[in-house]
Amino acid sequence: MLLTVGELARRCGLTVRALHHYDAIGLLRPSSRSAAGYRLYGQADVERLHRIQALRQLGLPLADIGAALSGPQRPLAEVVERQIAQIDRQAAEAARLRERLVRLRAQLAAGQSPDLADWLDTLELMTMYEKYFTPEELKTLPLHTDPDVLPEWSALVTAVRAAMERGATPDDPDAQLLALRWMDLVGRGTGDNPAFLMRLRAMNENEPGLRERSGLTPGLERFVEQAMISARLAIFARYLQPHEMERMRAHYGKQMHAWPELIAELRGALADRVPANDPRVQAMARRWMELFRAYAGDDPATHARIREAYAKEPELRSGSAVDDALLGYVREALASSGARH
Amino acid sequence: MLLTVGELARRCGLTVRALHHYDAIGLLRPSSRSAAGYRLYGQADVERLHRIQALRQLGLPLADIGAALSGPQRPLAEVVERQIAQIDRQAAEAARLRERLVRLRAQLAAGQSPDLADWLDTLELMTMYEKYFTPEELKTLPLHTDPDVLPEWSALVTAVRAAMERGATPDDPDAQLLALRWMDLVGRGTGDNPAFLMRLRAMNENEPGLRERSGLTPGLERFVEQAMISARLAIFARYLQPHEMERMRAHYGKQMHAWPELIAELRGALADRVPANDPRVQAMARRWMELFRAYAGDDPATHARIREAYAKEPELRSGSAVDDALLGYVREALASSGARH
DNA sequence: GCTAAGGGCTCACGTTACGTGAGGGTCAAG
DNA sequence: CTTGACCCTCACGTAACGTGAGCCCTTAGC
Repeated sequence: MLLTVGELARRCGLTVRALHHYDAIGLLRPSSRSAAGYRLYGQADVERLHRIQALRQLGLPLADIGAALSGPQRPLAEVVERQIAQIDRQAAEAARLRERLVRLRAQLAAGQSPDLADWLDTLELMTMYEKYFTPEELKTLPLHTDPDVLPEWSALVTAVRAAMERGATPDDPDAQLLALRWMDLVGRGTGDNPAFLMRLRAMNENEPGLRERSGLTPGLERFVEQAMISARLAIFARYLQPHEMERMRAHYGKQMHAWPELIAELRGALADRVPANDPRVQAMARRWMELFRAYAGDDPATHARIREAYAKEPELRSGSAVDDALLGYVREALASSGARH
Repeated sequence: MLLTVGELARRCGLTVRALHHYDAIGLLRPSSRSAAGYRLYGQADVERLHRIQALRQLGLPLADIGAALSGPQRPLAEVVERQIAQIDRQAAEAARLRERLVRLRAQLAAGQSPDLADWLDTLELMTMYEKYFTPEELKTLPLHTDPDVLPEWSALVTAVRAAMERGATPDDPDAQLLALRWMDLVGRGTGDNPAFLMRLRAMNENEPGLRERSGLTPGLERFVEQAMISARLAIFARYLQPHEMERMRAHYGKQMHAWPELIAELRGALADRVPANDPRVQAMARRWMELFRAYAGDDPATHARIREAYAKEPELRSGSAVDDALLGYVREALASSGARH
């Protein structure tokens, strides 16, 4: 059973214009059109709309919703679960605000004038009730697709800080464990979307105040980064030979900040169904090989061993937003451009 | 104790930019500035901000909030009371949505696929939870300052329709009672703001579909209007002489649709602190006298009797948004223009 | 078959409520 | 005196649609 745009709008309490807009920005495209060109929405579309609305009600901008929905999808059951948690949390905020208002009412009824702090406290609670995430939370972390990640994130930051304070080095095993957990959390928190990762970095560079409040100080970030490199090199060491490991140690972390942007671009092209033989995609794939060769060298045998490590050790890719589809895309682009790989 | 804009923003969870914006549009002006030009907000400002936020959370646009707050103010206790009612209503919506989501979750957990209607129902409940008023409610009636008015309004429309169906005429006492209640409700619903009344009329003229759904058919509106005229003439009859009543009967209702616009303009000028001797205000005042004389004639004795009736019978002014301050303003403008009154 | 009403299409300008950045002044602590 | 945080005004830009125009499509009733 397919719905026209007006029917869907009516049924959901949205407007036709909003649905047009979602189509125009690629957020929710109807799965088919009638012979007359009418948009026709089916069950899968409605399910996707449910995801969209759930994220919208968290306060996420549409562009971010699109980004979040471009990665691997969580089961709908999880989406629904999180909505229930959201409602429960908002019920708690509502109870607090209500209590506050009842108190205010009592004061006013008794002919007392509430003081400034009373009004300000009330206003604050009103704002908290209105928005699921504070502007700060929305900005501190683009980790909105899973609100459960926030407390986990804080706990991890605390754990990393504690490790630093007791003098741990990035090579310590527990530091490495923390780093792996960090990457896993980043992956989960960003829906495996590198655009969010880039934004996190930009935010950290530009806003010292927010940086301090989130706990993501440059020192902590560097520490985690080094620990992550160290952890991954330890994994590679199980696959590579000593002279190969020497090169890895020298080069592995050198251009790691260039990867997220490239990955984001490639994922965009893949999502836009740009053919792998498109010159732009080919250029990106070549750039990919440059970055790869910067730490892997040119020996095909080394490449094969590294690939084996990547295939067998999920932790090497955790948080990097590189999946098999993307790898296939890069391979196809390279094959069509005649580049060696 | 005065707050700077940043302090207020932080305390309330708003942004400095929003407060700048509210200042710029005249919605919330700081009661003072420091010598350096810093905005300084005091208790009265914060109380006003509370009113603004309460209305904002009903979904009212800022322009409408400004209009609503330009009239006589309801006690803060009533504002708070209505907020409590809002929270309670939203709690009911939350419970419905939660129940729906729990059911959906159970289906998904059991490996069943919810059907299209399930998803659509859920999406509808999500929208209802998100917004206090539906777009239709917001548009049907600009009676947002008191959500309790909506059900009362519906009941009144029903009562008027019933009276019409049993053949009542506008001169029947019960029809007149309904009309007086109508005007009272319009006054309360619009915060005694004629701009809303004008919008109600425009909406009724332009949107037949909405008209039908709201029950405000042209026939019903005419009936109420005639009943209101009849009710008011009955009140005037207690103060005027027979020949004066003859004139009133002939002319009283003739230009009654011109009054709301004039009143709105005068109230705007008064709110903007335009001096009463300003030529524009004087022109408005003269227009006021024209309209007045159209039903009252030129006899000062008649005028005095009509004024006495207005002073003693609140029902003659109910819903008209004319208060003592406005009358004083008009009088002052007339005095400064040397016009007879 | 025709007509009318309701619904659809695309296009494009406009609105609302700020967000963001620029350039410069103010305030308080070290 | 310097520095960092905060304030000012100005002004362009943004996100998420709202609104209207001109035209096509669908369906029910005559």
